Amino acid sequence: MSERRPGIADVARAAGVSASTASVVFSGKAPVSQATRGRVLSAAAELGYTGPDPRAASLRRGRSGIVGVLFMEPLRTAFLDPVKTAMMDGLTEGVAALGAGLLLLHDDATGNGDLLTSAPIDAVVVINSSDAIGEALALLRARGVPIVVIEGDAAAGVPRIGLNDREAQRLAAAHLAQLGHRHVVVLALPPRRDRARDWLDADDEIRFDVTRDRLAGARDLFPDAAAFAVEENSIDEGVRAGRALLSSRERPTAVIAQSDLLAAGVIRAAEDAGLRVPEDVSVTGFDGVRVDGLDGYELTTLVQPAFEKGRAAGAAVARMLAGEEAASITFTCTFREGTTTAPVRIPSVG
Amino acid sequence: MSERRPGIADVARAAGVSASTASVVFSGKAPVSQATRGRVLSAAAELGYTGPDPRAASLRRGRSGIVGVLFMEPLRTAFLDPVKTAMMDGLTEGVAALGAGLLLLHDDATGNGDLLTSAPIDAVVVINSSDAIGEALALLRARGVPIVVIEGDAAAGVPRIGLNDREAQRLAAAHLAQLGHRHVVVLALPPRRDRARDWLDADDEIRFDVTRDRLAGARDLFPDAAAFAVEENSIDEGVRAGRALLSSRERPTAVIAQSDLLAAGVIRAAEDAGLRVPEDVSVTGFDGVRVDGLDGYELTTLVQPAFEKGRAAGAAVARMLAGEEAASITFTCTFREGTTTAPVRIPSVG
DNA sequence: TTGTAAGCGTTATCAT
DNA sequence: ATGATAACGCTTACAA
Repeated sequence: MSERRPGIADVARAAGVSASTASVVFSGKAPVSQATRGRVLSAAAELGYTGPDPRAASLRRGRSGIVGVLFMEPLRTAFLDPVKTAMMDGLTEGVAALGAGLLLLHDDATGNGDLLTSAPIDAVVVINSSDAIGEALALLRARGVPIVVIEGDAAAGVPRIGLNDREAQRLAAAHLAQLGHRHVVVLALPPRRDRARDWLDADDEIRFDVTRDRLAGARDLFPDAAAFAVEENSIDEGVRAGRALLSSRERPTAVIAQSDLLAAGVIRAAEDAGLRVPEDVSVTGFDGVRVDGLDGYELTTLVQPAFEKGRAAGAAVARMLAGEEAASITFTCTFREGTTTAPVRIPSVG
Repeated sequence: MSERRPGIADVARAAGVSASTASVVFSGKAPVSQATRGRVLSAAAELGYTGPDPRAASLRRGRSGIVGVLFMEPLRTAFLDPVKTAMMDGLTEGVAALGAGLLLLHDDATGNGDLLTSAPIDAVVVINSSDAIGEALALLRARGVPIVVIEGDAAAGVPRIGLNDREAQRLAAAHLAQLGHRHVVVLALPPRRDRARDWLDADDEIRFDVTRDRLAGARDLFPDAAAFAVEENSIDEGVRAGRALLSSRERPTAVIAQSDLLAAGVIRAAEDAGLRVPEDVSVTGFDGVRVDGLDGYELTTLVQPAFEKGRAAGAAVARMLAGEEAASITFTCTFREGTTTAPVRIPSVG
């Protein structure tokens, strides 16, 4: 008695039409008379047919309607970052235009090499790639899967959605310079995976280009600025780093943080150390996201169009799927002056 | 010249074997001699064949290897919550055992009704469902898609992964009672969607069962405790609510927050108001997650196995896919005393 | 250990 | 507007 689920052929038969006609009723790809349409639909309802099996449709169409999102880190840390979640929202919207959904992939341990090969994905968006991605990228290209990269080293021919990080960061640096700051320290994002929290040496290899470019932008104004790199983009890391930065005897008058989360951490650390922001120390961030828990301050920062970046990636995917060329895009950040920067205080003459 | 991509049949032909043998070489579902195996593999390499087309395999097997995760809110707010991201990590691991990946779905505006019907998903995990999900659930059941619910109103016959919220919250309340607290206020999660931040009336409808159960647990000890509900689970909401709670003339001696994020916000608000935690006001949280930016306090809270919950949901999906019955599971929270609760201060006798 | 054969459930094309 | 036909690319009994 275990009936197998009805297929479109069953529906067609019950409605007295051909399978192709029934198919068209569901896809809407061709005109159908009201009469037949009605008969097909009620036959479907009768049989409990809920529409074409997506698996079969995928095969026939050569499209699954699924776009992979490949992260270089565990989801937990990726989603800790408001920029990434905003991007995900944008990406969701971008691929929704395609009628597609997002499949989570991460280049990290168990079973994911598998998914990369075995998941029915039409395209992949890579988030914040680094060299570590080489293998995965090669796999995907061999499969002929279109790839778009957001913030990272795109291989040749891979469209990249990025920011004018260097120029943007330079704006914040210029702002501080104009306020009279001379002793500035950069609080940097991780330079590469698995690198311990520490000062950045001149010969430290910086593999993440966001880190590299923002640092370059800061040093365009402050060539000698020291840089301290965290292990992870979070408020707590900012607090820890902030403690280190602010307790040194040669305390900087300003901190250029490479993210708003880090900036929030620095501010917290400053408060804890009895320093006032911006009176005793100025702090700039980067991203322009709402930082949960930074109530009371308006961060001086660079506002990046995170949502737009995601949506643009979705659009690029759509173009590639349509067989067109998708160009790389560089978005522009806008400088926003907040309440966390102020003119440097002239040391009172002893 | 536009060659179509090679299929397994091409590989088989080139290797001088049958398609089924070639198939088995890739799936490993049956023994193959080293010799043929080698020939097939090199033929594949030769032709640039990267393995079976997942779309075709899906159809044939009747499985896509994709599990949908259905959120009731935009990703941005869902992922703001560390509990949800930990759960996602667990879920990822849980379905990885199945060789499956996670497809993001949200019951929210554009095109998602579509995905629910048109995405090739083998099962769906619903996060924090409320009644709003009714329609989506019905759709999925009609399609015959197995469903598992995490924290929410499961329809009859749908396995649910949940917590002993009421009993757990009661522990924290008892802890406060034992410390001598009598005037306690509950800081509650949203009672339903789109409900403004405000005090909870007796006749307020509470649709999210987490909110309802934790409130019940608190009132088991403090039947008359007032409750203030936020709009969203975040530190900032906690700060805002905290300001309201702590500035009232009849200031409570303790606040039972229904999440760690809210608790963190209350603590922040207390600090801002010049109150010390726990000396002037005790605060308890719920979740036991690391709260970014709450450096310095160890929250008294209920630790919930968020990761485990996700993994259990994955396991339940696996069972259902294997045709077995999957039972509902209730996880247990453990009470953890931190530094944010202390004996109530006896008002000095005037 | 390998091969044969029969689909899996659709949809695109072309003809009517 | 509708129907007949032929794939889409693979997997899995079953037979040899």
